[in-house]
Amino acid sequence: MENKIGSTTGDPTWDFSSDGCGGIAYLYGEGDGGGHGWAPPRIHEEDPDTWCSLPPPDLSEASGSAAARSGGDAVSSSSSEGPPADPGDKPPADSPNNKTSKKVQKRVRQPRFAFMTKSEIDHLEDGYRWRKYGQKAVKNSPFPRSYYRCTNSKCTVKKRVERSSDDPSIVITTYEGQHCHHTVNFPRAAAVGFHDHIRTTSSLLENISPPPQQQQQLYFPATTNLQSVPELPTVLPNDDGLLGDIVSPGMRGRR
DNA sequence: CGTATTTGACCAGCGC
DNA sequence: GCGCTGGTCAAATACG
Repeated sequence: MENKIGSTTGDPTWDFSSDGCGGIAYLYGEGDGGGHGWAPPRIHEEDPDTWCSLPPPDLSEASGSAAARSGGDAVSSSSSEGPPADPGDKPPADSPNNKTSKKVQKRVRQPRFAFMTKSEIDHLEDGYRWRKYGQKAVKNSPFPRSYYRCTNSKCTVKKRVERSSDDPSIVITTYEGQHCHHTVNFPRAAAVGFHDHIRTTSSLLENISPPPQQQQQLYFPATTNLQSVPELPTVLPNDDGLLGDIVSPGMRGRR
């Protein structure tokens, strides 16, 4: 099932359960890498059939092309895809069925990427601001799943956060869609950050090759909870280095 | 007061 | 058709 690609002791292990394009690709570390309670995030791309294509590199086209790319079920929707016209832009309450009309629109599934991160904190900081809009108990898991939406009104990105039922210390963060704006706190990340990191993931998925260390570092600043930064012995050499460069000190103390 | 979170209800999709 | 489950809404509440 899983097609392990790269495995170096002590290093993150790339584990692509994919047959080329389809399947789930994982990046995960061995244990917590030394009792720090943290391990490199696992990454997987969900819904291989649907998300085989790489995510749109350009956000200006993300909505449309992503939807189109998403395959047949791409239906224009304001609820999850949201044209630039403000997703929070709720349909006018012109009818009691307002709610219904919103939901009637099929949920559009955008490319999703999940990161499995060993962390005690559920909501991993990634430089964007998220608003929690729901929480659900999920089947086969004692832990609830939380639903977040990017607070940027023009951004339709959502993410789900849940703990692995197998390993409660692992947080599974699933991103859906792509940001159409820069990070709030990561000026630099805005340039090379999350989207690139997604793209990196994608290229990896595409190339099916183990990631160089450099690429790992692309992930972490964007996906790692900053509170755990001090627990990043190798990935982030020093607090005031990469993170200090892109994250305001105040930010680090948050959440 | 503005923003974020909580939480129950509602709805759609899917399997049986 | 029915029940289950996941996903979302939105009012109420909490927080800074």
